[in-house]
Amino acid sequence: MTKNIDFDICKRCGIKSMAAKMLDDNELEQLSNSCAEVEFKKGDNIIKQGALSSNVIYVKSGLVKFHLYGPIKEQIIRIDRAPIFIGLPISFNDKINYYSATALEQTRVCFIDIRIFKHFVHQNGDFAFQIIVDLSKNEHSSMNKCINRTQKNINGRIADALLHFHELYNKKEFILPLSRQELGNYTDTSRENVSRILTQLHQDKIIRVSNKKIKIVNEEMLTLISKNG
Amino acid sequence: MTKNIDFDICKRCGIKSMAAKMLDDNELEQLSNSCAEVEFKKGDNIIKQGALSSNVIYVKSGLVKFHLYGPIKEQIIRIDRAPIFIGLPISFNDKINYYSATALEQTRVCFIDIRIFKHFVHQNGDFAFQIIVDLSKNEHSSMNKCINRTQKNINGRIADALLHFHELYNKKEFILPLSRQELGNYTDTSRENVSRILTQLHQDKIIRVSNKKIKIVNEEMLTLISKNG
DNA sequence: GTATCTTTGTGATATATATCACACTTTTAT
DNA sequence: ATAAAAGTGTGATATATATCACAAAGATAC
Repeated sequence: MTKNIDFDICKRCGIKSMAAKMLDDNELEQLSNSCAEVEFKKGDNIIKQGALSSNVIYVKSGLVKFHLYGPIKEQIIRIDRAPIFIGLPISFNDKINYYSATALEQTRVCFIDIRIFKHFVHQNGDFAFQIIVDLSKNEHSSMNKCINRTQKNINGRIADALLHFHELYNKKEFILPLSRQELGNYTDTSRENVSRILTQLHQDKIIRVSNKKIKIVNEEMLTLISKNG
Repeated sequence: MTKNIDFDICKRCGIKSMAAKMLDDNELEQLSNSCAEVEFKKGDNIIKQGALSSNVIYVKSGLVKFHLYGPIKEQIIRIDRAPIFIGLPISFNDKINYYSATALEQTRVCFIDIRIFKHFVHQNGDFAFQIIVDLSKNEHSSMNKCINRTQKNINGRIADALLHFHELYNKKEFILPLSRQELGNYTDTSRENVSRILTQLHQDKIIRVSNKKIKIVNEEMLTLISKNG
């Protein structure tokens, strides 16, 4: 991870965040100077729970899993696709990462020095506004996820997860980027139950499962299960 | 709810939010002009899930419960004391409240026109920064709450709740501001189980329960239960 | 290509929690 | 003060989910 030497790199960046779009040429040049682009392979750790954080991370491409050790066990809290920020709330409140982020496929990110980021927030209200919008969106979706986790039964939670992957890949057929155990950590159940429910859904011809390959056959039914368990 | 006619009211306000402290005299005057102070009694609805939101609400004093109808049932997501904002993430992302807020005791709030609030965010980076800090703090604590909810067993969750009230009141003895049913909605269990566990804790001399009056007798033990269930 | 390690599927069983039923107590309304 | 309503406690039972056990299948290493 080396700093950019090209001061125009951020200005020319085609996948700017909404926030970065609010920066003027001078600010973009400053950003280029405090930002480093890094490539992660599938399985690579991007940030690690417990480590000191000195960067905000902007994910330009790829798929990322957010996870942490809870009071009892490992939990996957979120899986999302670029473009997203990693660690915004950490940077503005904590010094230490309270979750990890791991690449689930080839992923390209920019590490942005937290100081320049905070500087922009203070300096440029429009930039700050976009950050606020981003944090607000996340708050809403995390709350929904949390309530679904606590109120729905396993069938509903697994249906939710499958529909989420459907969205992420924008395809009815995809390779599950998680093991059964991890899918359990994501849906708050055991790997055994994940297996059982996937085979059940397969037998009911709602999905087609073959190892990690999954095809959604009856989306309406899956949506129904997501709602009613 | 009438608008303030005294343009200095916000300037003189002794319990300004961190964000409001970043406003200059001119901005505080604008704020006074777009802000109305309202008093709520115990049980009063402050904002209602599903309603259109056109204000950010700053709670100057009192205790507020945040709750919503999930996919299956009513859920209390958070109970907190002034000074707090209500509806920040709603204002910056949604038009419609995705949760309700209800006063659990006499509560004084300021309704702030969302337009002036957004104006300040764009205009004043320091103000925006404080809002970001606030949202970030909430993100962290919501995530913790969510993970505790999904990973801890009922005993742990109820111990957590009792310790939270201990903090809110800053006293070992307090009047529970919720019914058993509501405490169940807060800890994701049934009113019957809440009853059972409270009597168990009472019998074990960890707490003393008499109707809604609760005294924490053995805080160490309660903390242990919160950790280990 | 064979051996070893990891992941997965599935039945049997254990456990935690939800639900049901009903008596009892407290609060509210008149 | 009395009646009605709402809230609460507790045993019995049902249910969902976790855990255990083990075989089969896939992946990885040498």
